[in-house]
Amino acid sequence: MAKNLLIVESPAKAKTIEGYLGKDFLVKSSYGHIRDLVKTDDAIDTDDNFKQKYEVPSDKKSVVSELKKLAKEAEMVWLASDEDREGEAISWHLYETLALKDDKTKRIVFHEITKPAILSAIEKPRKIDFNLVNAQQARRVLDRLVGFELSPVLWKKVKPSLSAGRVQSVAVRLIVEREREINRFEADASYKIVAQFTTGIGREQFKAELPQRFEDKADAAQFLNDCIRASFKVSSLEKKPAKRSPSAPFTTSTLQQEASRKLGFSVARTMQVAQRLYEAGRITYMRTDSVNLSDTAIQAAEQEIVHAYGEKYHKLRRYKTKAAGAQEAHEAIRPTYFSEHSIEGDNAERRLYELIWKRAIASQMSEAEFEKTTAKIDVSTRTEDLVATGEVMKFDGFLKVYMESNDDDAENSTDEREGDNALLPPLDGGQMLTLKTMSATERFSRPPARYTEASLVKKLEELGIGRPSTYAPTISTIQNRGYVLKEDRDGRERHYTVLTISEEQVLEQIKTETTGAERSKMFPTDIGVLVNDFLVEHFNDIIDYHFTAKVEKEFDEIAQGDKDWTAMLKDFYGPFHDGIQDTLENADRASHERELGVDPSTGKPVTVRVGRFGPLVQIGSADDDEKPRFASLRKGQMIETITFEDAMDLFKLPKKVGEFEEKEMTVAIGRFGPYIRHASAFYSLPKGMDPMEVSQDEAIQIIKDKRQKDIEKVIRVFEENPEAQIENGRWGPFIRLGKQNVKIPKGTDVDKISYEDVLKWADADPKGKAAAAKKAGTKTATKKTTAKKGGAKKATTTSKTKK
DNA sequence: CAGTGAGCGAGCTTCCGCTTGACTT
Repeated sequence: MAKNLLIVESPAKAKTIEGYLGKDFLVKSSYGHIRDLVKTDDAIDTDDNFKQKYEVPSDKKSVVSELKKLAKEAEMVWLASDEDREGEAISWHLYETLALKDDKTKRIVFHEITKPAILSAIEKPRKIDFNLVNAQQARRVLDRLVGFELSPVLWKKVKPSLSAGRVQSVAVRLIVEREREINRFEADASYKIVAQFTTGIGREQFKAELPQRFEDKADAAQFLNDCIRASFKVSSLEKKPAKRSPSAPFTTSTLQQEASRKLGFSVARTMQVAQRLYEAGRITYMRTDSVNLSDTAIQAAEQEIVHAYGEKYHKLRRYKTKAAGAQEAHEAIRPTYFSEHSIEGDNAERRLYELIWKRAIASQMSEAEFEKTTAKIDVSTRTEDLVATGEVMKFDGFLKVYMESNDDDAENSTDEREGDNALLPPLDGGQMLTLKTMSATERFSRPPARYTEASLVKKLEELGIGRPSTYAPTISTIQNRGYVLKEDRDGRERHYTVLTISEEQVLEQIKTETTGAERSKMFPTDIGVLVNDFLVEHFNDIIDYHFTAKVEKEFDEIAQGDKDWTAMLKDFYGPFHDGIQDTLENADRASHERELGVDPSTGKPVTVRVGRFGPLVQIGSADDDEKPRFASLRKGQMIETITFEDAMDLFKLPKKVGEFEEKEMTVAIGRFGPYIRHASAFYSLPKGMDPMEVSQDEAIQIIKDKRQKDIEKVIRVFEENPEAQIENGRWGPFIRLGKQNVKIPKGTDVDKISYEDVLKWADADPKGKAAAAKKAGTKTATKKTTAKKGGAKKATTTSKTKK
């Protein structure tokens, strides 16, 4: 039996550490927290110094009983949970729950998983730091009080099952307020002058711009006009060296941002893949707010850089965390072995690993060096100068492995910043230039960008709200509650004017561009807006961006032993609870009902509001003799912004457009856009076609086209069963077997598939069978899971919606 | 990919932060 039991939080960590320590140590994991507040309302006694009731949740019972047994047998128990507030509390909960003895327990900490770090930690054991534990309790209790008093107010004043909390409500607020900024935004137009020059006949062209813009078209036209007969001369030439430095290695938040931009991963996906890499021993811990690398890591990186790229590419760097409230219990995210430039694994794992490797290696590399050339070009007929810039890389440095991307890159890439890296031909001061082309293009200022999941995480981190372990779950929560949606939206067309010089004349053209198109952006829903406005009105101090920063400061004081945690909570809870009572008693039910106007055909009021099933438009009122008419709002429409015309349009569909094969055709708009319904089939309208304007002939053509395409998709029909056929799908060939779709195993020769193969594969795919059963309408028995929450309730609601 | 939108009323919902599986889909 091992003399020593050492407990850490993560099982993967336990395995690594066990390798560093000898036979005398048994290393086990607590799997995070082992106790939590009971889920009922009596978890905290606010009348008795916020005394808490804890319990071991059912999924932790087996861990706890095993640790208890091992602790009893060991001569010494080493509590090695993380060195931060939560980690200290885990140690304390372990101490209490496992009924450890003071003289048989030691608390140790390390913030990197290396052999020397752990051996030196064992040399310097300490006691549990109760100030830190108290700070954690204050945090835990405050979050419970806020969440469990605020949420019921919403149940009563808005809608059941809603939630509010210190973190999620601010996340929603950020999105709601950003949406309003975008709605309020009015674009300013101005004209940007761009010219192409050469140094002589047959020479390469280069670009120059006018630094200032013209607000009026007439001024821009005048400039072009003045340039028709002007001469152009290089009036000054300046060469300046420039440097660019690498970024710090990844934290959770920067990894999520970069994986979102470069790999298109959601934050949840990034964390799932990173977890697999961590468990495979490929990377260090992925939930961290630290940019710090251990000394051993810094040395290993140096060795690899010198070996792979040479001495001059290496530069030792140490990074400082600037995120508010960082606790730095771990290292930055880095590869465990820098010598592994890439790894085996699935596509996502390989790509994420490569990103982490490059970023960590680059962080220990030298600057990239450039020479930046700026040439001013004198226009003989004007006082303004045109400017041409060029950049030449002199030394690639860290750019050899890694180039960080930027949030703006995804936006209108044709717009700005083009030409920044362009090369200029050799120029001399005073040199005359030949103008090839010149244009003045109308450009518009841009509204603030909508948040992506990753940019929202970035913002939350800047505000010190949430922790690396909660960013991804928070993003999921606000979507699951229906407060926000991650969506694509089509843009709208916009005209802009381009003036060019053509045959010694200024020529004006009107061009069209798409603006405002969004991919995977966070949009608030009407419920999100309603809840947010309610909370802002009644609990502004809790929903304030700086509330977390304020209480964090107090938690720090508690951790330092400078403040009593119950006193802090008392100061907070008194006014907060009064506000809850007052709101419950006096506040009106939240509503955003808005009257848009009067229906011209009936003279009845047209209103929008949030109904039982979401936002809707209503014509007439409930206490009318005649029943009101209802219509749901569509994707992209919100109560706050919908116009009277758009609202009335909702009542024009579905619309009959005629007959085909003796069956009616109806045009409507569904979840996936406008469609024609004919018999029991659906046919999507081609993009850009106005559903209001579809004629009978057009509709028939769409149906015929779709049928033709369906026929073309079929590769082969099986003689044994005409219901079985091989088709070309979006992701390659697959087999359709009646209602079931059957996957073709990788590496199969499609021409050689027999009907027996089809039956065999279909049988081996329980997932496909279940889907087919669902399609056929046969109810799959709803399994009663042993878990108490959610499951059963959800099952009843889904069976209800399924006719 | 449709139609729903009221009310009857008991019992339920909910927080944040630390960790992974064991489950379906």
